[in-house]
Amino acid sequence: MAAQRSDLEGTAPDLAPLLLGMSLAVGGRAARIVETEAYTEADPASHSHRGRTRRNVAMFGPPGHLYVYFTYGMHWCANVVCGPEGVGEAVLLRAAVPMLGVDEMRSARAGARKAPADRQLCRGPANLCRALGIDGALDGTDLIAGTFVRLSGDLGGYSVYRSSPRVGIRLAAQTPWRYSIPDDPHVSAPRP
DNA sequence: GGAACGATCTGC
DNA sequence: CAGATCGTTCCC
Repeated sequence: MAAQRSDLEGTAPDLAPLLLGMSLAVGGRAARIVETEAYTEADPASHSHRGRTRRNVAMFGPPGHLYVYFTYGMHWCANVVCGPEGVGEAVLLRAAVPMLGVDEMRSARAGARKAPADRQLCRGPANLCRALGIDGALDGTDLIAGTFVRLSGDLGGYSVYRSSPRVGIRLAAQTPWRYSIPDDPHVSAPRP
């Protein structure tokens, strides 16, 4: 049975591995999630660690919504908000397998000099957003009741996953809250 | 008002 | 391993 909003009310470290195997649809494009990272309020690396700001409001909103943020002056990254309303927890979507609308994804990623292979279309959080067409306009979008953007499939579809240290952070760098499907070629670098 | 830096990616 | 590139945050 499909995931309900209440399924996403748990903590990010619990839910991050359960999102593996679910699929995210944006318009006519869809991809199956193979890599995630958890962020909580108590976590110094989390955007929610210093409380609610204009940027992270979606993180503190009800679960089952998107939290999209802009970073490094050029990249968008997308999270699935979890935890109960009022608690700033989310799961960063780091990599996925292109499933539907692959031609659109190739076009969206066409900026690169060398056309990316299909397995790298959604490889890395910023590439994933670029391929699926996710940007700030989708911040706060409902992933459960929504139509244009939707999270589907069952939670916990993968019982075998790997946990490893998260990517690109300084604080709490050793906390093993990155989750990935072992040896899947669509998982981003550095390989866990 | 200003400076520092970032949950990244690419190419050299 | 440096550069791109700009919003967010924090400090003065």
